[in-house]
Parts: sequence; C-alpha cells; structure tokens
Amino acid sequence: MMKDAFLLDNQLCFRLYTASRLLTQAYHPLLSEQGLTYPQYLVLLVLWEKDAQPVNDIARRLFLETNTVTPLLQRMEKEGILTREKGKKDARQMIVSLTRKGKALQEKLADVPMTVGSAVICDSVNTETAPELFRMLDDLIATLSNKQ
Amino acid sequence: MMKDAFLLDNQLCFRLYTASRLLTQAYHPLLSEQGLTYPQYLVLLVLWEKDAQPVNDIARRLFLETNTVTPLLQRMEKEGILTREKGKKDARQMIVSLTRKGKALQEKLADVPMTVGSAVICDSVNTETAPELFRMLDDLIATLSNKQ
DNA sequence: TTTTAAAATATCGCTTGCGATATAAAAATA
DNA sequence: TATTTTTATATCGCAAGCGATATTTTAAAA
Repeated sequence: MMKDAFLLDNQLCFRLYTASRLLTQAYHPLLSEQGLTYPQYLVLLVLWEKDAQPVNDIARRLFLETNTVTPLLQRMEKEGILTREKGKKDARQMIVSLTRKGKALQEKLADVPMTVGSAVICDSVNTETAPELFRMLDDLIATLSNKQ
Repeated sequence: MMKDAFLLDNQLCFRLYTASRLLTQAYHPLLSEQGLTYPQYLVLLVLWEKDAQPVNDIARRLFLETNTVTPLLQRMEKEGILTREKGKKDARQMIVSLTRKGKALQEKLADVPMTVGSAVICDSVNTETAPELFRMLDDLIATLSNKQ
C-alpha cells in the first residue's frame, strides 16, 4: 500500500533540489571558463554589490554557515580573487575584499546572466511569470529561514 | 556601475539553491533519526514506488549521474537498507533491491511528508497555490534537462 | 566472426554543505 | 577589575555532486 505523500512526483523538495542542480549546471561552462564554481560566483555577486564585508555578512546574505563560507573564501583568496584581513574595529572579524582580479571578473562574466537567463525561458518561466515564481520562492525561503 | 542582472535579488538560481537547501534542512532531524540523509531518502522514495531497479533507472529518475548514485547506494547497502546484485539478463547492470529493513523504513518515516509539508505552508505555498508552483518547476526542469 | 562502438557501472579527485567542536576576541556580568 | 558569556571565525569529518576517466559487458558493424 503506497501512500501518495511518498510519491516522488508529489515532493516539492525534490523539485527544488532538481531545478537548483540543473540550473547550477547551466552556469558551469560559463563559470569554469574563469576558474569559478557557482558558490564562488555567489560570493562575487555579494561583494560586487558591497565590497569589504566580514565573513558573517556574506554568509548571512547567502543563508550559509561560516563553516561553509570560510573554506570557500580561503580557496578564492588562494586564487587571488579576494583578500581576507582582520577587522580593525573588531579583531574577531575577517574583512573580505575584492582584489583587482576579483573586480575585473565582473566584466569577464558580463554575459553570464543573459546567457543563463535565456536558457530558462519556458512557458512557466518568462518575463511575465517570473515575478510570481520569485514571490513564491521568497515567501518559502522566508518561512523556512524564520523557523531558524 | 552595477548591473541589475548581477543583483543577488534578481537571481532565480540563488532562490532555488536557497529554497532547496533550507527545505532539505527541514528534513534533517526527521531523517537522521533513522540514520538517513536526504538523497538517501530520495532513493527510498524511488524504490518504494518500484523495487528492484538498475542503478541507471534510479539515477535517471533523480536526474543524477551514476557517479553520484553508486557511492550513495554502496553506503546504503553497508547500512543494510538495500542489496545490489548483478543483473541476470544484462550482466552490466546492478539491480538494487530493498531489504526488509529498507521496506520497514516506510512505516518509520510515515510522518515525514506531513511534518515537513506543514512547515512550508505560507501565503505563497499552500494547497491552492502549490499546483501552480509545481507546474512552474516541472516546466523549468523539463527545459533544463532537455538542453541535456 | 572479428572488430568496433556503445552502454552500464565504478573509481578518482576536488569543492560544497553542514553538524560538531575549538579558538580568540569582545561584551556582559559579578 | 576579574569572571563569565557571547560573538566571529575556523577546523574536522563525512556525505554528496560532478567532471574526467577506467572497466566490463553487450550490441553493432565490418
């Protein structure tokens, strides 16, 4: 006796998990050209918006823990994309700043949003319906992240 | 000069990535009680629907590669949840079957769908709107997986 | 029937993601 | 001021994911 609730086709999480992985894969060829991974690209998005942030702010913005972000930043530092230096006001903090190379990557990746964007256009995800999808996902994220 | 296309708040992928991670985290306490991870739970969903499948069928159903699924299945085999044995018709295949323990997990996890389901109810995701969200994600997944 | 190509699975190496825990510095309290 | 608690990062261990590649077996072609 199979319960409907266990059917794979009834799982929201599996859909999100799959859509997330497949869309991330769509970024791969574009990002690997610059030696980047998708999570590293996310860090760049955060720092391009506002440079010189402590690890915690970056982690919170990405809904990640520092034990994920710290090693990620260390790898990016080794690649010369960013620097990490102790905060002057608060010596516990590590302030993460973009190097010239890190800033320059924005120009090199200029086509990424458009290229990936055009790959996801379908009946259900387009200029008209995207806001609705965004709203639903934002609401879901807010609900889940507030359960802390 | 910051391009809108780079704003984190305009990224579909980041929303999917975050929603997926947060929702998977909601499963964690329930699954770890039975010593399971979320991907292992997905394998169980597949096998509860249809037992005794080759690795490839399981992988395809989950949109994963065999290099992800094989080690996952090996770990589950070591836990006594399933067995893997060479196919009789086609000796290349490994047929994956649930053990008594693997089948019994369905009863032990009976509350999981409802418990997690109730945690995601919000203005945008509820009985009325879920079908719309499902449709959008299915369409997106179909589009992305067909780009192969 | 050889030979070649394709298919199914597995192995390797590396980056994430995350629970658990450690360390150092600042803030709060006694 | 001395002590305790909180905060910000970091380290460790393990399970995914996945690109690249190897191995075995079947199917196709010469």
